[in-house]
Amino acid sequence: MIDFDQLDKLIHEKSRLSIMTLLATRDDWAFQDLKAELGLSDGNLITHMRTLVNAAYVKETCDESGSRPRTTYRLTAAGRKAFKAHIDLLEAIVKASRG
Amino acid sequence: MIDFDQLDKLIHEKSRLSIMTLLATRDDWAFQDLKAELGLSDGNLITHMRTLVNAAYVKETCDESGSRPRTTYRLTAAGRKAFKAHIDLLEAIVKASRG
DNA sequence: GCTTTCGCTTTGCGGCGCAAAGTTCTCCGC
DNA sequence: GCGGAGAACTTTGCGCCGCAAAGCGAAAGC
Repeated sequence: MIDFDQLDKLIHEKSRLSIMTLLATRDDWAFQDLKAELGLSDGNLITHMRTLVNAAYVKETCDESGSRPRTTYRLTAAGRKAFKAHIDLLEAIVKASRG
Repeated sequence: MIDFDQLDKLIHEKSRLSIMTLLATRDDWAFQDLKAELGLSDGNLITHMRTLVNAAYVKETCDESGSRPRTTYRLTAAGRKAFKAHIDLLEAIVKASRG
C-alpha cells in the first residue's frame, strides 16, 4: 500500500508544510508576510526557514537596498520537486482512506 | 486560506497518520499486524497506540481467550471523525498547492 | 541623541519519537 | 517437570526539535 516512510519529515512537520504550501502558491515571500500569514512567532519561523534553506529546498535572498532589510524566500527546483512528491503522497493517503 | 492550526498534531505525526490510515481501512487491527504492516518497532508502536487510546481516538481490546494474548485496536467514533476532518484538510492542502 | 520600533537571531526549555533493554508469560525439547 | 527459547507487549533513556522569550543591531521618530 502506501509507503509512509517516503513522507519527507522536513516537509511534513505542520508549520513547514504550511510554509511550503504558501511558497508553492506564489514565487516570492517576505519574512514578514509569511509571519503575518501563518501567525508564527519570529523565532519559530526563522528556525523553520533555516531548516528549509539548509535542506536546499528554499533560497533566501536579503535585499538591503531599502532603508530596512527585507529577506525573501522562494522554492528551489529541488524544493518544488520534493514538495510535489509530498503532495502526491498526501493525495494517495486521502484516496486510500476513502476507498 | 487554509487554517493549518486545525491540523491535529496527534494525527498529523507521520507514524500515527499511517496508523490511523490503516485503522480507517479495516475495522480491527491486531498489534502484530500493525507492526508488520508499518515496520515499526514494538516500543515505538505501543507508545503511539497509547497516545491514540489516551486521546480516545482508538479503543484497545485485549483478547485473552487464546493461548497468547492478542491486542486489537479499532477507531472510536471520535477517532473516525477527527481523522476525517484531518483528511479533509489534507485534501484542501493538496488542492491549494495545485491551484 | 535618546528612545522606540523594526527585523531578524540566539538561547533554553519542554515534549516527543525512537530503539534498546526489560518483563511476563507460553511453548518445546529432554 | 524443568530450563531455555521465543512471543507479546512494556518501560526506560537518549537525543532531537518545535516553540517562545529574551537579545541585538540598525533605522526612525521626537
